[in-house]
Amino acid sequence: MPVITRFAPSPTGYLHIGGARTALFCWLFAKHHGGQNLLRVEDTDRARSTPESIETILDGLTWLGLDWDNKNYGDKNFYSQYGQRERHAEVARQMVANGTAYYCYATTAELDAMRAEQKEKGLPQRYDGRWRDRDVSEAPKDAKPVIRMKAPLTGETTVVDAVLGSITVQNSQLDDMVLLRADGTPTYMHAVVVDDHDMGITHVIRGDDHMTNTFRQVQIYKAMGWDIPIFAHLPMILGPDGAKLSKRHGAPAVSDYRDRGYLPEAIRNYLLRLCWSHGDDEIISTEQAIEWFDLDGIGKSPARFDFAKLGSVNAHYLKIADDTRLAKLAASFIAKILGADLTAAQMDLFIRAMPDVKTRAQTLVEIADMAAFYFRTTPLVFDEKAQKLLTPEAKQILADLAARLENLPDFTGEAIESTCRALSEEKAVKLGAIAQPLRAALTGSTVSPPIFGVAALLGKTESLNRIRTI
RNA sequence: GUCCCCUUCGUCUAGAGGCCUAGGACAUUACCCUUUCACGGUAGUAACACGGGUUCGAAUCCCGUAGGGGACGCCA
Repeated sequence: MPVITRFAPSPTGYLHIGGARTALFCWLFAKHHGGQNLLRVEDTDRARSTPESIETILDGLTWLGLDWDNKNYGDKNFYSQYGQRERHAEVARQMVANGTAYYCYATTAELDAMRAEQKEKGLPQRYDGRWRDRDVSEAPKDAKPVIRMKAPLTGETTVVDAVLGSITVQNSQLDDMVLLRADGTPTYMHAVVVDDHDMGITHVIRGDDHMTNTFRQVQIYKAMGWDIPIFAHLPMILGPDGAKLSKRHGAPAVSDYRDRGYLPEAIRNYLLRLCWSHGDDEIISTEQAIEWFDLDGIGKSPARFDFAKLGSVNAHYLKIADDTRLAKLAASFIAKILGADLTAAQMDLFIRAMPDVKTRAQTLVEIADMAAFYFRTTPLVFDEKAQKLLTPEAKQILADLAARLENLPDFTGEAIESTCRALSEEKAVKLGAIAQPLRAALTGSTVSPPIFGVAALLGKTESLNRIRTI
């Protein structure tokens, strides 16, 4: 049987990084088995679902390179849960007909009072089944009922989870949950089961905050006589402090990572290694991940998000990334710094500078910060350390240097270096006494890529211009 | 409150009863390389939550304790 997974976000906000991890695992698992990965938007909560949110989530998935195989649902390119509401209602009515569900006329106020009382008495908060065995003839007039599951009162329900193992709960712990709301729309609990069944999902891979819901969902499968899929519940991703990852930690949304200059392949690699492992392997290409990924490698305990490690993973992917691609990606960050877009000539310079720039950076933002000096105009703004370096003596040396560079026939890094070395010997000073002031003059900073290469890239005219306008 | 799950260096993890003097990666410290900063290289610090069992032998199996997380909606 072919593997079919699904990623099922609710469009009530952005794509959470934890959701992205779930999406990645679903995608990898499907790819590994040559199956399909479907996207289902859980938009049954009409009050909170928004089209903007759907856009954001789709954008996030696309940016991460996680595609889905169901792109033809009428006017939509994903499966909309709300669009299936008639089907959900139909199944709920079937369950009433076969005796595994019933109408409940209890009002919200009534239920609130019931829970308050249970809480006060220290009892478990559960629906007490007050309409479970009452006849419909007792129903109040004009009241719109909900449909509730008629859950077994005795015995136990066992879920065999591919990650957590076999877990059993007493049925007495589970109450009669609502399947269909008074307005005829399905609850999440009901809709997931119907949709997973209808879509032929073989493996339900999701966050383990859904673990305890699974018992109730299994009861619906059983009530309808449907095959139960394989469940795999992923441990949560926590913030650096061990609390649930949220806005408070700074970067909960996938878009935050794009904005901070991380590469999608780095995010994929980092997320993959959170709660999943393949021996000692750390740097794992997506191709390799597809080959290796399986449910066996998933760990059981929650993982904390570590920005330092993400940075190092990103630095690795920066190093092996194509320079033109990086320049294009970093260009928007540079434009923000400069207040203007790069010209074609500047873009060309940026690409040639990239090999020396990218090994010094962990993110595209750092690349942009570090490379901005290439594109600035004189007079440069010197930072504090650079100013300190540019003493009268240093300026004199630079003047001498400028005179010699003027006459260089080939303005290459090697030629510039030889010139500097020759000058350092003549003046009996260390190479640093020349190179550092030169760096300050050309970049405005004491930190930069190798300075002779920088000078060569800047070209003779611009280099001399910068030296002479200090 | 009730139920469910989890627990190896600071962090992510390897570990399937003897291969463990507990390995790798990030972070951190020192040194090397070096025109700066990085990269790279070498070395170091650092963990089996606790208490009982089972066993010739436990990080690994069992029980308990503690700590953490999750679920208990006409939210998803």
